[in-house]
Amino acid sequence: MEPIDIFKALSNETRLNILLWLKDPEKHFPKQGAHLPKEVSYKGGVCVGDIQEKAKVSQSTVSHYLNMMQKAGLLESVRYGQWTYYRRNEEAISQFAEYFKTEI
Amino acid sequence: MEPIDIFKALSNETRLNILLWLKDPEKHFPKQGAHLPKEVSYKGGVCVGDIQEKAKVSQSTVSHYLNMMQKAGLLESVRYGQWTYYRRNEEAISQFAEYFKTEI
DNA sequence: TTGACATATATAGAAATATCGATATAATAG
DNA sequence: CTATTATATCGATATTTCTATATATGTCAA
Repeated sequence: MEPIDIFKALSNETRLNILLWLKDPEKHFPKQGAHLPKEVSYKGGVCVGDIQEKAKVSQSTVSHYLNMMQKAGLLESVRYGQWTYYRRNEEAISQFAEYFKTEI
Repeated sequence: MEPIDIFKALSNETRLNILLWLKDPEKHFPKQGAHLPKEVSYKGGVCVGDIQEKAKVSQSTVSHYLNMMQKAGLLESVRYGQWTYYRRNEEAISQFAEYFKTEI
């Protein structure tokens, strides 16, 4: 876990918003999950296209952002067929919160 | 308190180090405090010149960094004569740690 | 006041990052 | 196989950040 990478990932408003939206996918991505059986969809996260639509940046930009956030450890992804679902890596996030509280 | 500004301030290794060094000034700036009476020096923080020497960047860069970190709320400064002493703004920092834990 | 030193600000070139359109890849449907 | 859809990657350009030099401001001491 590289603190600098995490801080960089969070120092952009769109990326920070994505992380916050993913705290409550049902609320922020209401029409998502059309592709897949219900029991899979939210648990697996939100697909790139839905995030892009909400974030209002180009598809390539959102893909880049998600990749960056995943590399930083904030997100994790699962692929179902042609869709990649991103969700928060809660363990890494709360681990980092703890690091911040004690070490920073 | 603007989270984005705080994340930006912390997304540079030198700036992050400065914040960490200032957790224990006696340890990281052993020869500091030559200018002033003991009871004032550490309580008031560490002067720009000492931070510059440790950080090994130019004087203008360190001044710029410290200003940025102060604007983000991470540091506060006191001026004694011609010296400006910077120290951590512990209240803001732990407030932000709490924000991170609960909101991010 | 003058000169020496500490810090701040202005500016500018270099480096890094952001962001888009285009293209590539991969999965699925027909 | 071919067409379609979702996502990833590439290449180019725009923007931001980094960091230095130069300059200005403020303080102290003689």
